Amino acid sequence: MHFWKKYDNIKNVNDYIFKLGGGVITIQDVAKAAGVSVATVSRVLNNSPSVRPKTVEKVMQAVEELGYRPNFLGRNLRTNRTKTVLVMVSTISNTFTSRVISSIEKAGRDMGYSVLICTSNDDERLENLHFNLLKNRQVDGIIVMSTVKSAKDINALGKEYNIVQCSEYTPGANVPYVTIDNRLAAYEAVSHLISLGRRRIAYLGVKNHFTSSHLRFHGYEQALREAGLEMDKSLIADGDYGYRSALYTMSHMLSQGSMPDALFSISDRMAAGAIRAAKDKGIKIPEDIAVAGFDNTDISYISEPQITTVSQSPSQMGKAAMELMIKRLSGEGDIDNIIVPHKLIIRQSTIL
Amino acid sequence: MHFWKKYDNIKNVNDYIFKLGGGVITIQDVAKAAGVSVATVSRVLNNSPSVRPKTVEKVMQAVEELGYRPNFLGRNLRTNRTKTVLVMVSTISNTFTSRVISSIEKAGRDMGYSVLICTSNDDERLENLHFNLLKNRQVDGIIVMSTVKSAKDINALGKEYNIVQCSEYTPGANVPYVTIDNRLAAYEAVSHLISLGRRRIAYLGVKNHFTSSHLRFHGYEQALREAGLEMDKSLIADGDYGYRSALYTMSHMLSQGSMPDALFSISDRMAAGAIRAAKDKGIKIPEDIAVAGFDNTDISYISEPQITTVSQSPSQMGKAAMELMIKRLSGEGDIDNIIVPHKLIIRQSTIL
DNA sequence: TTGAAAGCGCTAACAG
DNA sequence: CTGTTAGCGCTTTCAA
Repeated sequence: MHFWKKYDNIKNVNDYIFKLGGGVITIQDVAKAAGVSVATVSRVLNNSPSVRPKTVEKVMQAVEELGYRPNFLGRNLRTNRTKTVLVMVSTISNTFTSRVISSIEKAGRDMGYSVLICTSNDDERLENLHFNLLKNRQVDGIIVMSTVKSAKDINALGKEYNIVQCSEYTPGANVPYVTIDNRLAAYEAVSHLISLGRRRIAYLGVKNHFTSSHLRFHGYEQALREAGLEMDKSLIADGDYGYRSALYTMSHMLSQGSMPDALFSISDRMAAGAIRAAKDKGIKIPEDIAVAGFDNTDISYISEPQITTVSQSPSQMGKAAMELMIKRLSGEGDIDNIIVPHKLIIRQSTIL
Repeated sequence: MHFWKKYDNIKNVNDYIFKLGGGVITIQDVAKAAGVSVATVSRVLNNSPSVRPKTVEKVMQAVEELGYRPNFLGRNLRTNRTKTVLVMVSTISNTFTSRVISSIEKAGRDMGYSVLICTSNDDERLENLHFNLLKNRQVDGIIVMSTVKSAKDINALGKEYNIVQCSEYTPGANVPYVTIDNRLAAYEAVSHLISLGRRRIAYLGVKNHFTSSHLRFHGYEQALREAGLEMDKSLIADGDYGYRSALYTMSHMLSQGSMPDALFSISDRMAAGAIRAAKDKGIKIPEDIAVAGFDNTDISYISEPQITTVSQSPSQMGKAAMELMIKRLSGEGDIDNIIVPHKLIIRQSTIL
């Protein structure tokens, strides 16, 4: 067994299998079995049109018989492509994000792409680590769903690599994105509250750098302004998108004596928390306070009362993002941003 | 510019950059700049101990100056490893699953692994597609969170490839898994209901092939049996884990006149749906029906009343799964299954 | 402690 | 339509 000598620092069983060549069929083997050259086998495998049908058949038969599986590692090195796209998110653990990812994955699959997933927790160190995957050529592109990077940094990266922004985006960056019109959506939701005769409309946002946060606040402002309503700072509060944060924040606001007659929250979960806080104080929804949320996630129809909310389609968004990415990867130069439609869904938290 | 001739079938800008060698630094370049051989550079990059500190310094300086990034494609081909693990799930869009994935990703990152994600919708065709990534060497291993494959098939795959099961598992398959004790957890939840003096305990499950479904039902059965309670088939119903299915199923059960005094649901979402159905009929929770759920997801404390539930830790589970996988990948032979602890969390849906 | 050289499996340019 | 051949960038053996 001296022919193993070269490989005696073997670390595990799989190495054995591999090194001995026992179970691994290469394109060479197929070529030999089919009586053609490796080039021809490669052509067949890649659906090159210039192969005689008869030859195709011969090759495919050899492939079948040997149980040949192309080794993508060789292919990747040779083509300098991995057919893999990274999705970078702040956190995967919320319904909307995970649905978008799911849709990205499905769209990718249809085009032969795999999806790598990385969470950044909005930590720049982690983000950089993830961008390295691009620099190391482990992925062909990145779909960014949130980043702490500046427009300048994003731009620089976008020049050299394939980047697409999804849902969140950095304004001013010359990198294509897909999003809803957050400003308009918020404007419509708040206008709906105003149309019900509400005048003291509270805003429950999140203090972060996300574009959606800013735009939704702008929409809120705009709706108030156009209705000739004064903005009352004591009615503006922040949470962290979550139920508990709103429960706390809202209890606080209500016990301060600054009583709103409506609330717009930039997440359903916060809307649910706020409703709970109000109910605990004997405040009636929607009679005393009309509440609107954002995202149309499960919680918006599970909550009591069901919550009026802005619906954005995660599946549409994910699909669009992947399609944008594939356009970029195939070298299309001028790529337009995509604005996905949204819809205000009216439920009992604003109208009985 | 005739030296481009060879590459005139260029498809996009990135190809230009690459082919012209403009922006891509290789290990060769570093070697030249540092005045050493590629082998030495490689050693430095891989922290080989047998390099003079002085040489290390020289090389690292060249790396810095040139902004060199190792190309993982070359490395992957050479080492026949990708440092990537696939997580295969039925669907990513539920809180528990996405939290497990998040934890897998984090644990992987700490060990230098990336995580690829694929959804199967319990469709065998898709599953096979995903397993191909393993056969094509695009990933080093698969963490399976649900599969329709038989123990025999799983076994066969597990012999040749690195597979770990997480949360769900195929009993009888000789492939390591991490899970909670689903039978015991269900047993404890139902016993809790019984200890409250409840006698007509309904069961809300899901008709599928998942091990957890079977085991939880066994736990329910066992608790009834040990308490000397007869099982009433009219109190056993199925949903699809979701809120709406339970809303429907439970309304049906209640209007059939087969009134339970307690309910054990194998998901929080179904528990919430059932509670809603009961409340709509004027039935009081927990006075008339005590309800227990499973998973300790957000909905269990957002629902009114808050739901007694079995808590299993997605982070612990994901971490354990990744650790199991890394053990396998590093060739450890005898790998034990891991049973992660669970806990019954008692809330107002069973005790006021 | 280092360098030379082989070659992982594949694609694609070029020649026939 | 098919074969020959040259690498893609890297790790690792072997020799020095």
